[in-house]
Amino acid sequence: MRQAPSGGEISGTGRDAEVFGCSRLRPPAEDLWRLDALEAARALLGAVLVRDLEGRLLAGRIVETEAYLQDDPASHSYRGRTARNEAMFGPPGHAYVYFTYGNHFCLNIVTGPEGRGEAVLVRALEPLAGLDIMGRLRGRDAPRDLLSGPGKICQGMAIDRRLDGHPLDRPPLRLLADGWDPGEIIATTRVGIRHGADRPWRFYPARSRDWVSRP
DNA sequence: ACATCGATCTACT
DNA sequence: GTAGATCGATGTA
Repeated sequence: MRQAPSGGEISGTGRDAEVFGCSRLRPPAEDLWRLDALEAARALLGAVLVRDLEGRLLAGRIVETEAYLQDDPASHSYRGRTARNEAMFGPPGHAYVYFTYGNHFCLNIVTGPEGRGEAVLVRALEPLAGLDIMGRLRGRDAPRDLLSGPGKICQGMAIDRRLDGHPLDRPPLRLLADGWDPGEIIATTRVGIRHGADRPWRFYPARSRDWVSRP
């Protein structure tokens, strides 16, 4: 039932140049992060995150997202600016990384106008390159279990609060695109929240069902 | 100061 | 399906 990796030809052992030279990966033609979080959450499906880690490249395709708005009781920004959510109010296109449940980090992409406090939570990636390293970081090797959850992504790609506020147009964590078509997009309610639980602001491509945190 | 609980994951029944 | 891990951000006193 496993799918073949969907597009992209990144080498797990490749140098930086190979990301651009041996694949169609490039910075997104449009600045996806300038969209409102609701639109960005859909537009980001199919984009690729590339992590430069000690001379190796890890890459994964975004296949599950959630939108968090400012006027949204589920959002960290709902009660205004704090030390933790500072990056959410910073420039779009930067990372917002936070620590939760005493165990896990979660990666967001800040969207919308600077100062608004919107972001898109990246909930699942389809692994594309560096699966061996991801397996080592995760302590398990099944490809579907490497990046299928927000905490798993951060563990499998070595993302922690040192990357909070990092601009995603440069190493060691970049957001790229290759024109992959997500096709039909499923919208469901968001996972693990109390307030605003009825809002259908979680998105994933129907074809990526095998790679998401939950179908 | 102290209590609560979370945008989760794993292991176990 | 349910519980336990584990800790820092946040709210209340």
